[in-house]
Amino acid sequence: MKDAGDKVQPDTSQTPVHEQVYQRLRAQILFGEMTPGQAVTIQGLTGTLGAGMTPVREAIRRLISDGALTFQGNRRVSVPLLTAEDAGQLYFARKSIESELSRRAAHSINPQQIAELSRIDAALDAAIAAGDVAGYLSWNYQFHNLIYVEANAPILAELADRLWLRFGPSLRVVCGRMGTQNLPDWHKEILTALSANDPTAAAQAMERDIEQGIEQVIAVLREQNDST
Amino acid sequence: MKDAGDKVQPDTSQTPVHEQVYQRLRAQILFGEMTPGQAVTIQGLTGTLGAGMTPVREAIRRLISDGALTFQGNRRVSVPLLTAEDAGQLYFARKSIESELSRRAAHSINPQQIAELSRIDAALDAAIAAGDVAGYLSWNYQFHNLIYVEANAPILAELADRLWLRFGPSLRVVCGRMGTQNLPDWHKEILTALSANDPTAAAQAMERDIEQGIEQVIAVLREQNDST
DNA sequence: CAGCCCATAATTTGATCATATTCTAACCTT
DNA sequence: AAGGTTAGAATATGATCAAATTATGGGCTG
Repeated sequence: MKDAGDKVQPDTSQTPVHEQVYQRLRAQILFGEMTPGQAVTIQGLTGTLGAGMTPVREAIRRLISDGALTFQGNRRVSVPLLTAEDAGQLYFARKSIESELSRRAAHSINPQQIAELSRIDAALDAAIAAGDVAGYLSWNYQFHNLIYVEANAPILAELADRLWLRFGPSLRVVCGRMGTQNLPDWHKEILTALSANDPTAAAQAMERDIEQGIEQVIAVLREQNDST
Repeated sequence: MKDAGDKVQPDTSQTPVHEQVYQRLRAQILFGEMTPGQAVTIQGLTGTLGAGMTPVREAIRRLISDGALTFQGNRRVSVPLLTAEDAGQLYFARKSIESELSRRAAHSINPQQIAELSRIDAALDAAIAAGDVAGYLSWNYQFHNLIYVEANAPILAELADRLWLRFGPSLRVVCGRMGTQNLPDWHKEILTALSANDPTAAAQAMERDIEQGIEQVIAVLREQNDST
């Protein structure tokens, strides 16, 4: 099945085309189907997605505003290259926002939601064991995102979501270098803290999880700088 | 002088039209020229700004992504109405990000930059004394923004900028209700902390300043809820 | 007989596309 | 190697189609 060139639904469009294009590009960036530094052209996208120029332009503008793409001054658009400095700033922002979301989620979460999180985490572990990078990235995102949704703080959740768009592509690069085996996480600790409705512990475990992820990214960024 | 209907420069366009439209709408939202809840139509904007549909659409998409406008499901776009809950989330986010920016600025700031900040703060005080709401909003934004630029942390500065877009319209409403007289700030304390290169004091003063602003907004929001 | 409600028409607004124009960059010639 | 030229990609416009809100009128009920 050639899903890469799948045309956007022209008829079933309950949702407008520009929204479909946005969601698709967003997923591609988030799960590492686009590599940092890669150029993005409007006309290229209109071809591969089978959409007109206007919807593609709008989707790209939104993604630029999200920080998921960068406008290179001279009309060129590309997937941003993260520097170690950038990663440090992202670390602070993610730590602040996402630990607060975990804190809030620990208050309101119910057993059913915990069960769903556990299911996602199990799928994540399976993906790691199988060396399935795409699966790892997807389940990892879903785990975090579900917690943030359950925190009942839409503004903060949206902020966190945007930060992931900046962070995602680099995480894929990390997996490419180090494989999925060396990516331990603090999800078990997060789950137990949430089950116990312990906001402080949940926030702490989340901070650790984020710290670990960022450290991996920074390590690879340094390695790249050394080799160039 | 009818500046509301000023056409976008067609010829001097070193910067593209969609960028000009974005900047103009951004300023209008930031400085309260649009009131929360107000509807925003594409065709209305093409008329008043004298621009085509495509640039206007792109600018609106960017602003929606910024959180400065909201997409109301059924194709309609409007200036968001802040709830007290929203204001609480904004408070946390702003407190975290902007205090960190102040901390970083305290490290790198130089006397010339301090002088510039003092000049802006003096203009702000003059605006308050004159009851000039537009001037107050503008100078207040410039004061904060300059600190964030000087923190040399572009990602965090951009985050802070976006949060202001959500906060700005409501601040205007506050001024409309309470005037500019009852809006004390912590700018003097921020300035002395920055001059002393004291990151902790700068961060604390900034937190106070933000807290005070948000409290005023929340007070007005409650008042509105009571009256409806 | 008057007032209200629902269905239908008309107008306004949004979404998309095809096309013209402008700017950038690569290529070719000298 | 430098300058001009050409090709291609992005920007911007206006037209066209679709959807939604508002307005209008007829029928029904009290």
